[in-house]
Amino acid sequence: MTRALEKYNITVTQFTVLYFVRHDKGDLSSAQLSRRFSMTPQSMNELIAVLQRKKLLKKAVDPAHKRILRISLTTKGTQLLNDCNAVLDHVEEELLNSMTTSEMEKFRELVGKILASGREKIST
Amino acid sequence: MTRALEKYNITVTQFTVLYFVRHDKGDLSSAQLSRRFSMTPQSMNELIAVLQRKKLLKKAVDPAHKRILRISLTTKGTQLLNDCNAVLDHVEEELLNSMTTSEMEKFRELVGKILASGREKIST
DNA sequence: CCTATATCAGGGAAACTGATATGA
DNA sequence: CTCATATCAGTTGCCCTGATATAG
Repeated sequence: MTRALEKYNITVTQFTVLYFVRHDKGDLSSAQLSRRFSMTPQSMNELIAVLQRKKLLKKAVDPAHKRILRISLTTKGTQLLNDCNAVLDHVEEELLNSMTTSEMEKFRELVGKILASGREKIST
Repeated sequence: MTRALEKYNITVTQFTVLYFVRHDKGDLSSAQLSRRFSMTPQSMNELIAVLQRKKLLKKAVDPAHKRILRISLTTKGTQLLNDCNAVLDHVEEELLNSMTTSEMEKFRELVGKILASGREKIST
């Protein structure tokens, strides 16, 4: 992923933030995002600042709460995210194309089990 | 892993270096290690320096080549690595104990396929 | 007053590039 | 001379803690 995204001058972490922002349709604040990422609000704010400097994200004051800044993708950000997704789909396909469909299903199921164990037991 | 190793004041990267050093029985130089880790020699040297400051690794001039410094574990390093391995075995067991033995076999097989695809296609 | 949000300041761990010195 | 090794110096990206200001 790092290498695939290199040509777009974007890091994996930055890509993931863009992905989350689009998924939640511009309704997220920096503080909300930091919780989704299990990260301090300061760290997330820094990430957002970088993406803002790159003109990929913008902030808008919440009409109902002057303290909250809702984050959304700019046109440039939307375009870049589309491009990155296309490239990453290709990478994923290359990595997974040695598996049959049923193997992929089984794989996702097993990864799901590991994640569930992780959430249960490591959460502290 | 990060959290499990925290109490030993060691990072995941540092643990992995110790693990590699033991595996290769003290025959590795910093330059060799950097290639194993697909990392620049400078970065590896920095890592090694940290572990040396912690008295976990030591360097010894290669008798046949004065420029090469062979790296090995100190007694303290060996002890710490044993402790870390025990803790991590426990973590792994917790993460995997929701799978049956045959599921684990299948999982390792599928991960192997993905890694093989990665080596083939992403290597550039 | 308390809580959530945002942000300034500073720091640590892990990678990088560039420049050098030296032994084989 | 060339190559591999080691290392000094500086930088970047990504996370952290601590301290503040402000809106509800």
